[in-house]
Amino acid sequence: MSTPTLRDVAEAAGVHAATASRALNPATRGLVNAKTARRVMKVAEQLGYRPNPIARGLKTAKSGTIGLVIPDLTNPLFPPIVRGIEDILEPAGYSGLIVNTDNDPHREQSQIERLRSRQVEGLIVATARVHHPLLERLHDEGVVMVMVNRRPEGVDVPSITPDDAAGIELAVRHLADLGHTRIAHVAGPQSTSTGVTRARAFRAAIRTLGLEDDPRLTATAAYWSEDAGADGLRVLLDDGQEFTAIVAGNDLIALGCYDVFHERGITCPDELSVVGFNDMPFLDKLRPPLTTVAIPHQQIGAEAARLLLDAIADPARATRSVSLPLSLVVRGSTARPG
Amino acid sequence: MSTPTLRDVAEAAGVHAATASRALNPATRGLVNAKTARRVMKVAEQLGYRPNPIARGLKTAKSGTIGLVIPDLTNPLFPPIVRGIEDILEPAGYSGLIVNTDNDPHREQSQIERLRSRQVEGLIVATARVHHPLLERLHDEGVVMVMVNRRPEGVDVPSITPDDAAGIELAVRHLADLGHTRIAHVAGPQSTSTGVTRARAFRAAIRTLGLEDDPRLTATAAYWSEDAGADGLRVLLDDGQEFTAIVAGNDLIALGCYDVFHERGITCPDELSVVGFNDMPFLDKLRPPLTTVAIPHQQIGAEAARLLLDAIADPARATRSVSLPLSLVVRGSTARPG
DNA sequence: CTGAAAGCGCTAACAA
DNA sequence: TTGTTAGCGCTTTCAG
Repeated sequence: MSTPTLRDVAEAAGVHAATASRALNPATRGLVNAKTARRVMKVAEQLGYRPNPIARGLKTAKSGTIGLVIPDLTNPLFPPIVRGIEDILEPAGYSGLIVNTDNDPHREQSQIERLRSRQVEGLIVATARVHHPLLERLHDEGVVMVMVNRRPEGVDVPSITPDDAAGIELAVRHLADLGHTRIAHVAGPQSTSTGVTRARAFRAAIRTLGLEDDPRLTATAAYWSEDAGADGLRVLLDDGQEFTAIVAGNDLIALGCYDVFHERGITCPDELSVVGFNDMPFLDKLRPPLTTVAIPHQQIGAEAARLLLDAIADPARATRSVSLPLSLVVRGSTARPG
Repeated sequence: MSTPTLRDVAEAAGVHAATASRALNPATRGLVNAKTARRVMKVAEQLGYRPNPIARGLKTAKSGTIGLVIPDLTNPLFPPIVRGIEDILEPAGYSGLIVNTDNDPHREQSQIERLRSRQVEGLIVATARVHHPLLERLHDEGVVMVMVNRRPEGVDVPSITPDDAAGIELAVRHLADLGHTRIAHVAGPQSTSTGVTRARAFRAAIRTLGLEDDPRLTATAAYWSEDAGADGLRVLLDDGQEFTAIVAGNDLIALGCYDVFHERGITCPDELSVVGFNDMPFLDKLRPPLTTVAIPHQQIGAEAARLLLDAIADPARATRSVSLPLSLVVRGSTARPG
């Protein structure tokens, strides 16, 4: 009474199971008499036959699944990435298995173990640690994978990253165009590659545009968080630095700046402009709405999925990495210097 | 050179594959000599044996996967729910397969089809449509499922819902305690069960607290969106109604109210207090930070997963539904009437 | 307590 | 073009 099997279809159509298999699989359908094929397909339809990918997988050693390793789905960064991935996997007949690592190496290891035992054909890894022995080991073991948001260090693995440097330049140029000349940077933690890249890009952009390249105009936040961002700005302010605009390492840090504005009675953008980075949801609801650099998260996910699918199809192919262009979303937190 | 199989372990341990199987499975380990079992387990460990759930699934007709049907992962409502689900599934040895339906019935049907062909053992459905013939059919076919966020209509399926009525009462009572007597409601669309439930609960709470129960103090938003919310409030205002506080149908609608405040120069909370519903991320970053009713999304997901696991374990068990308590998060958008 | 044998549903040689 | 055979990795009777 349960769901019909291939054999049921074959019997009902009066052919052998193997023939039915060939007729039902688009890839092998050519090997079979067109009329027979049609008949088999019709019978399958009538019986409501649904192929069992588990059985197929057992035979072909392909599970049709891939693993998505992320720190925490609850972080607004990841849902669009996951969505982008799924949108590509689905039409390709693949399904994604998500695991959350909470940035705990131990958990990450066991979760990846789980994925591998589930026979995933590849991994999309979006966790943040810079040095990553586990991934190196996996790569050595021949596990197909793609890295997201982070260029791997020392491992020869394809990666999809936003073009952070170009994004920072966009932000600085916008501020310069507005007339700002002394621009500060509240950088993200320098233990993260993103933090380093953006800080470096900031200085480069400042120089490119011929603005004042003063190292005292950069403060570093200890974490990618609002509190750390607020602390960073406070340091700059208490230091007596003069500046009329801030490029924040990311949106959370920018939010921290907002807190300081509030606490010290600074009006934004009249006295101080700020640009964030990421374009998290609901930034347009802030007062003032935050100008920020938007990362195409969904495309990043989609591109990662494409790369992985390619790598699965042809593991020998040279690893290729992609850096995606960013865009500036101008809202209310930036204006000409007052 | 690929991953070792059960047979490899058995050979290395000098036992039959069947014995190795029994030794490795905690449930059947008792059937085997403790010493043999230990030996097998040690060998398995050494070889880095990882059981292949696909093969097991083929035999036992259990895939160890369950399907999560949601409209769109990108909607901030869902990630915490998914996270809550995964947190329960994982220790139980299950994995979740997520599909996005975009609220398109056609897509939903094909996605569920996909899930079923992947042999999921059950479904957690979080899509919104009220009348849902597809789900009824599935239920009739014996597909085990649990509904999230919505009490099913006409189908005998377990569900997990937030206790909306209690949440609304929390909001109204808070406002009443602050001294408000004329409280308005910008309700959500009355085509959704949530919209109806909350609107009804609002009137009930007003009466319970002995406040002015004036039907003209309720406006309805056509959608769960900021624009619709703004329109709702404008209607109330243009109507010349007198009120000092608003209970919004959800946070987005409350955000729409903020827009109207801005556009008409109304100061919040001095002239008008607002309470939202949902506690979306970053509401604390608004000016003023929004007071709202928090839904325990993660617990809802967790509870749904538990219910589903129970139902899988014992399909005969009576369907039980759960309504989870909400809490009020008081922030800056509510104050005594000015 | 352990081994032998069969089979889950499907596909891939190989033969006819 | 179709059927036969075998087997993917595992579990589960059934004997021993």
